[in-house]
Amino acid sequence: MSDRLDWNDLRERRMAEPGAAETYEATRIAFELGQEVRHLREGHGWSQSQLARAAGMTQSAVARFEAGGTVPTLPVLERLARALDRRLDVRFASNADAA
Amino acid sequence: MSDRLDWNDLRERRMAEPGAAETYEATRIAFELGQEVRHLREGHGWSQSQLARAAGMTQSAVARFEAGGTVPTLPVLERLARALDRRLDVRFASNADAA
DNA sequence: CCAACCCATAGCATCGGTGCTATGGGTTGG
DNA sequence: CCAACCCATAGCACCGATGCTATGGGTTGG
Repeated sequence: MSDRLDWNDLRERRMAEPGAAETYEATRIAFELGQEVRHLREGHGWSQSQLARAAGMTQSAVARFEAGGTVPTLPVLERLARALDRRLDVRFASNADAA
Repeated sequence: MSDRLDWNDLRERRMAEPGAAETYEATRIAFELGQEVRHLREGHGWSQSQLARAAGMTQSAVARFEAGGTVPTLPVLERLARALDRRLDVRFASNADAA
């Protein structure tokens, strides 16, 4: 049942470490990106293996990422975006901007 | 005068490696983020040392990042965003969206 | 001329993400 | 019942980003 772990699990896990108050946000972003990739992938009707091949990675890497197991790097995000026919968008938004 | 190195320098450097066609984009993003941080920092009237302290890193790390010397990780971007009173925004945008 | 900043860069240790292989449990379809 | 998928996870090697200290050159102000 530790299948789809949810956000609170990850939060507890990461917040236990020292100086994690900032990494916390990065972990949240990673988690959300994982969710989004899963949705996009399923929208394409692809398996993790198929996405992995399209993005130049392995099924295990896709699974790890979708589960929020790691905070992904920009190159990986870029490759996933390409495979899913998206554009990776990273920017410093004004704090007033809507989510 | 290898002071402010420009984008073409970095491009040549990175594209020389194999399988760099995707990492290329990530490098471009890193470069642009570096520029933006520099602008934001200067907008605040801060030195690299001041920003470094606010973001929990060292002056050398800030310099390296602003120069595009590395592709930054999400935790680092998050800390910089906070220090600069911004919100880090990462998403998979539709390819049709404007830049 | 010297002190105090600015920034760029080098060298090194460490940490963590990625790539890889292999496994295991679940489900479906023959 | 078995084959062929699905996905999650572990263990490992490797690479690269980060953190750190220490420079060095440039500029400014005394």
